[in-house]
Amino acid sequence: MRTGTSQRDDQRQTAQQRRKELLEAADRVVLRDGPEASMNAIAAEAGITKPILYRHFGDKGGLYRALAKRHTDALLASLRAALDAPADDRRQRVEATLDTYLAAIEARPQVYRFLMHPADHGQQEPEQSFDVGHHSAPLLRRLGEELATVIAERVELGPGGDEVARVWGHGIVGMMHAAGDWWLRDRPCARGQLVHHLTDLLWGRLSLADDRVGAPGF
Amino acid sequence: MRTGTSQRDDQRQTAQQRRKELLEAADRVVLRDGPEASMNAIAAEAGITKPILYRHFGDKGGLYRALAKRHTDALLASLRAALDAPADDRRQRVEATLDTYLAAIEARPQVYRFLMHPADHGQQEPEQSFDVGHHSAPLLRRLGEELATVIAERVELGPGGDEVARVWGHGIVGMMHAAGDWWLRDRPCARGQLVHHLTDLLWGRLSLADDRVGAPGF
DNA sequence: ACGTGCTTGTTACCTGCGGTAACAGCAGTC
DNA sequence: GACTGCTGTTACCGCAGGTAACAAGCACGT
Repeated sequence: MRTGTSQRDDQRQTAQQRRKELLEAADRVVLRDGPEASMNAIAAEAGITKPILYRHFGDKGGLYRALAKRHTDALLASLRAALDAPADDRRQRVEATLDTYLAAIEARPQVYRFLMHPADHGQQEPEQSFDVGHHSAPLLRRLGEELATVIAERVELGPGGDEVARVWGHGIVGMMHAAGDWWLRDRPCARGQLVHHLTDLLWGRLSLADDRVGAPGF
Repeated sequence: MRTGTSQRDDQRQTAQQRRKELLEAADRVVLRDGPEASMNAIAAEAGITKPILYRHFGDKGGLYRALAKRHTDALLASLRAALDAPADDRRQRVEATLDTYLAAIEARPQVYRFLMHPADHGQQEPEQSFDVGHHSAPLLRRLGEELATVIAERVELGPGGDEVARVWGHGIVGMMHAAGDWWLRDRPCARGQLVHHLTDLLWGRLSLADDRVGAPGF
């Protein structure tokens, strides 16, 4: 015999557990087959059939969003740690954060690919039926907003600083992302080199360099 | 009656023309319905049926790549023009280029969305079946490479400058893209403001700002 | 003991997509 | 007139996402 609500609690608990198991199975499949993995394949990996997946996650977008959230949270946590770690100066802090991101995508490129691939994942809000934008991976937006608040909190930017911080947050994240994506594919140099060059860019080295002789001005 | 090769020439000409018409129809549909437009819908818009599309473009990826190429070329040309326009100094040149890009995505957000949406478009090379990366829109890579060569050609970066230029090219393009994407959606400020803030970032203002009082260091 | 309610699981189906035969008509060429 | 090469069609395949409709197990109230 059991106390009043214990059955529902138990059910809810096992439901949560089931959900976790399903997510892990989905994870395995997605990491093996890429983001185009079919619901059938995922269900088979979990040892069940499609409708159960749909009962738990609504639709494919729901599943993928749940999946993405876990990885996003993990990545975000490690980035925050890098951002909060003791550092001698700002440049060192920025380098550490960039390096943490790049190390993460280097270590688990398939996770990275899944997170960045905006292919559907559903998630469109019903507002403005045709929309615009909606392209950027949710991860990128989240990272941008996150960095924006950190900058706004910690850096003195004068009046209108919040707006500047938001622009910079999204801009820096985009820089990191695009450079990382390109680097991951072409591997033109060591990670440390990439970090160094990017930080140089943020530190204004472009504005300090001379024009090349014989070239049209830049 | 016609001269020797005139028939083939004629056919080729009308085929090219047909292709152009089909592309224009596809353009209309994609801009109306978004990148998920079905081949049936496109065929219907063109007043024909599916197999003809497939004869002309092979598969959906082929059609989309042909479509993307036109818009990409156009955007690239206008960016090159901005980059080559007379300017007083480097900062002005960078601002003009950023502004040109942002004006373009502001003016035709649906085109922009289509170009950036990496959702398939086919185009995967047969190499490395599961790959990695492959996410970034072709447009972004192309812009990054393009900017890289311009920087390498025109800016004196010392030994290893080519590597630096490539990193910067992709980094700057990524910054522009992410900030533009966010701005296009949220419209937090005027275009000129965004350009100004981004250029400040590239000019190293982040490295010059003070820590905020009472905040952990940054 | 018996039905009730809830969850888990199934099979079997619908719709719509990308993609592909297979065939019909209609130039111009030999 | 037969042949070729194009444009166009209808009708289909396979597979994806998604959804009934129904069966079984388990804890409850009576």
